[in-house]
Amino acid sequence: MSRRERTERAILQALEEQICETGMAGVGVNSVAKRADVSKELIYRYFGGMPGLMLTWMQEQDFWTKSSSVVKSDESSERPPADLILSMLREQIEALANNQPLCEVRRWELIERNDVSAKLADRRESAARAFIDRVDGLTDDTDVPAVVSIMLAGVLYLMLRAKTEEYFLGVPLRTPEGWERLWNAIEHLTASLPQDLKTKSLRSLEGQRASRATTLQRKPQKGE
Amino acid sequence: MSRRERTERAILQALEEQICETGMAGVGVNSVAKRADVSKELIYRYFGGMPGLMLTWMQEQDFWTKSSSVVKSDESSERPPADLILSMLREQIEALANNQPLCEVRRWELIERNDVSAKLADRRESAARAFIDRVDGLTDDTDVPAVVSIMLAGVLYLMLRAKTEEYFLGVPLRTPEGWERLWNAIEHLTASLPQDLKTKSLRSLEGQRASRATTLQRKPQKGE
DNA sequence: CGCCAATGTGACCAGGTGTTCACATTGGGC
DNA sequence: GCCCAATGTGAACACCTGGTCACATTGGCG
Repeated sequence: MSRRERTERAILQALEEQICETGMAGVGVNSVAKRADVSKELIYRYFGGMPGLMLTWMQEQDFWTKSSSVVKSDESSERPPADLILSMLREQIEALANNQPLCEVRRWELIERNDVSAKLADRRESAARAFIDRVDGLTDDTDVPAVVSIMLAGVLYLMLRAKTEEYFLGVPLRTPEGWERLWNAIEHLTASLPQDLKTKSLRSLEGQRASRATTLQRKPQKGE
Repeated sequence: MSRRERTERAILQALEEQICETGMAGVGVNSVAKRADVSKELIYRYFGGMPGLMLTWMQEQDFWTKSSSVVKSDESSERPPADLILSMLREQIEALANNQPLCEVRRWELIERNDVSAKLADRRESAARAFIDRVDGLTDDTDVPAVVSIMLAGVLYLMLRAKTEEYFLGVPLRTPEGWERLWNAIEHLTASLPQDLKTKSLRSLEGQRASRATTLQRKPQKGE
């Protein structure tokens, strides 16, 4: 391993440590360089600055694709869609629970919008769509993407929330018991999804998305 | 209105504008004072610094209690629990949609943990628990807090996510059509909740929370 | 009027940030 | 050995931050 390669690795690891300890708000050329025990000039010379460093770091991570058995497995069409969705949700929970920098990045994506976060979100969104489209094609006239969105967004929020708050509606977010209750709730909710593999009915394809008259209007706000 | 009162209001409004435009990350004595066209010294003299300013501002806002018809109405026990939950969820969605500073504060609570955010979160959590306890008492052996947690957390995440990303699982987060789909999904999911007012069965009280053997273990991580 | 507290201003400070510079040290090929 | 590029360092830069200070202006009350 060359000398340069060694210091590059030191910088990348320092970045990851910094993200874990202080969140994305605390990362910068100064903090990372000091943690790596290296001159910050090298961050500019080797990575072209913080954005470049972030890019190469997240490229090494390769979150959402790493060890995702559900998303890329092609024997998926054999299993009932509710099963696939449950597996996907469980994978998401465990991926977040075992990867703290991933949690920090996803918190960061809720606030910052720039080239780096956009690239991250785009890759994730396209991967998620590939999954949901395949599952959606298998089921009947329920709006699977919307239903799964609620549940997936729910587990995401609760995982991210666990860092700053201990309870949500009285459910503990930092104990195995609390997550056991939440997981049971998810299974309870997915019970309403179709268990067998029907084909989409004709009326569902044309009318499902606008079937109800309820309207949620988003008022314009200052600063938008 | 006294002179001091006028400048205090100017500072408070400047704070709110700043929160809307830059999010909580962009607020500070300098930016707020400059926006209010006032010397920052006055922020220290009148509010005791940024924390004090934040406190009095959020006290004036009084988010979660303002116009919450579901949470405090006592005719609630007349309606089926699923109905109450749906109303509560809809109130949450509309409260966030029409109040951008509230959105920014809730994003901030996901990242920052300090006296101010703690006070905010505590008041919200206690109000939410009062609601969920009343509803929970009305239903049978389903774990209502956990189920509602998933759905409420889901709409929260999707509302907060709309700022930085346009789609989630292909569902548009910035159009009335997208939120119509999501709302229909919520109604679909709540269909599994009890529609009538049963009393808790005996076995549910003792065994519901640990009935399943599934375990979600949270591995320890560096930095925790 | 005249006084004094209330109100407001600008400057100042120490510390932190990102960025670039000139310079020292190292190490591999001739 | 020697030389030059690669590697690494520390200082300097301009800018911004929160916090405090001394000073100017205002306004109400005796």
